[in-house]
Formats: sequence, structure tokens, C-alpha cells
Amino acid sequence: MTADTLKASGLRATTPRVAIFDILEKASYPMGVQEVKKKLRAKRIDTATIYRTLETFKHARLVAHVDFQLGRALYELTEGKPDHHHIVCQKCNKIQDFTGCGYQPLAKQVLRQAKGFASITNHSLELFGLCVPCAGK
Amino acid sequence: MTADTLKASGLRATTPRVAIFDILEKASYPMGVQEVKKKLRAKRIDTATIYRTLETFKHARLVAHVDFQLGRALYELTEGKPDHHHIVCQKCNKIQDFTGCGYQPLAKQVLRQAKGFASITNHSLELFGLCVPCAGK
DNA sequence: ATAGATGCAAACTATTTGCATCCTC
DNA sequence: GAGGATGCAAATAGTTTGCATCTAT
Repeated sequence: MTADTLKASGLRATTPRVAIFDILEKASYPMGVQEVKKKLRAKRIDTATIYRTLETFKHARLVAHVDFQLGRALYELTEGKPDHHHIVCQKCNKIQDFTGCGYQPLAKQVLRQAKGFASITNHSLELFGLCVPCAGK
Repeated sequence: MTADTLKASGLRATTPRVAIFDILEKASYPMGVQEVKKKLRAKRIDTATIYRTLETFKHARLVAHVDFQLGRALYELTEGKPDHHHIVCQKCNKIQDFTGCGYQPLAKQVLRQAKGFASITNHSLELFGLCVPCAGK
């Protein structure tokens, strides 16, 4: 149950949090605040609460912050998908997922080179390109 | 000369463009619109122009869009630094660069797997971690 | 009971757009 | 000269914050 997942992360299982988590769980791609808000429709949950909740989830590492260079933040559950990434069509924003970017050796190497850093806790990687329909002009 | 660089990319060498390019050239880390504006100080260049110019540079591939999950877009010249990336301290936002993320084989593999995509034209990769001072609490 | 979370409203910051004027080629 | 670029002003979008009230534990 979602409430237990939240509690397991040390978070209170409030109505908005459960609702937002459930929406992310059903989503098949990263969602922004507006998208979440739309899905919440009937439930009167304030936009500020959505922002705060997503930020909270991010700190708890329940969600990952994803950036498609669209001028807004997107989030997706990390649950059971480590090293999860996307390729995004630059024309139509279509998304496809892929797993494994082989960043572990890179992280090690960078830590060795970048003397000023003690640890790497996170990484973001997105590929941008053209989907088949858009490439065909 | 900067003007020639711009023309070589098919862009008109206007005063604002030259000024903004020069600022980026001197910068030692990715800059946002506000940072550029500050550097432009005396020169009366409108914020809208900065936005438009950076977008233009981006399309011309003179600059790369960088995202540190700060809620605003940053840009840096691509000039002579292909496959250039950063590691960012999550506490103090200190930045260190590194080169080469070995994404070429990854790109190939993803194109093979992600059937819906025809090409990859770009990639973004940032590492997030803690710098030595911040890690020491 | 109490710390923490939410709703509401307002403030802020980032970014975009329309249009008249200006400047580069 | 002509078309693209800029400045200005206003609009739009995204995000944050203060505070009184509510709620999960």
C-alpha cells in the first residue's frame, strides 16, 4: 500500500501525498506539476502542496528529477528502476526509456579526477534526438 | 573575431550578440540570463534580447543548454569542448568540469533498442554530489 | 498533544510575445 | 532596401512563501 511506502521513507501518509504518489505510479512517463494537478482533478489539492510534495519525495529519493529542457521540472518514481533514462524527440517530445547508462565507472573516474569532490549521489542523463516520424520531415 | 564566428554560423553579427558571445567566452562556468545581464551592465541590452540570443545560439549549436536543476536554464559555449560535462555540489552549487562521458557506444546501443528513434543529436549529463568542504558537514 | 502538512493568497522569478523601430547585409 | 533583430512593455508560466488552520501519529 502506498501509505506504507511513504512511512517506510519516514514520511507522513497524508491524503495529498498518497494521491500524488499513486498518480506517479500509474504514469508511464515523467510528470510535471500541471500534469499531476490535472490528474488530481476532483481532489482539491493545492498547487503549492504539489510542489512541496514533489520536493519532499525528491529529498526522500522516492522520485527522480528529470529535465527535458522544457522550462519546467518533471518527476518520476525511482521505485524499482535504477539508472533509468530517456531519449526525447526534439520536435514532438515523444519519449522512450532505456536502462543502464554505465555511469558507475565514469563516476569513479570523475571522482578520481575532480579532486574537489567527495561523493556522487546522483546523476542525470537524457538523450535528445528525432523520432522516426519527425525525422521523415 | 567574434563577429566572424557568428557569421560562420549564419548569424548576423549584431551588437548584443557579439557582447553576449564574448561574455560566455570569458565565463568559466555555465551562465544564466541574469548572470549575463549583470555582466552586460552598462550596455543597455534588454532581457528579452538575451533570451532570444541564447535561444538563437542554441539552435546554431554555438552554446549548449545545461541544467543543474536550479529552476533556470544555463548556457555555455560548445566551442572546442565536445562531450563536456559537470559535477555539481548539491549543497553549495560548486562546479567542476570533466570531459568524455563515453556516450557514443551508449547512443548506438540506445538507437538499436529504441526502435522509434532515428537519430540522436544531443545529450545532457550532469553528476550531482558533495564537494569536499560540504561533505565534511 | 504536537510537530508537521495543507490551503489560500500573494509575491517572485523565469520566460515569452506583440509591435514599432532600428540596423546589418 | 529589406528582412531580420532589438527594445519596450505587458502578458504568461513556473515556483515559492507566510500564515492560520488542520491532521497524522
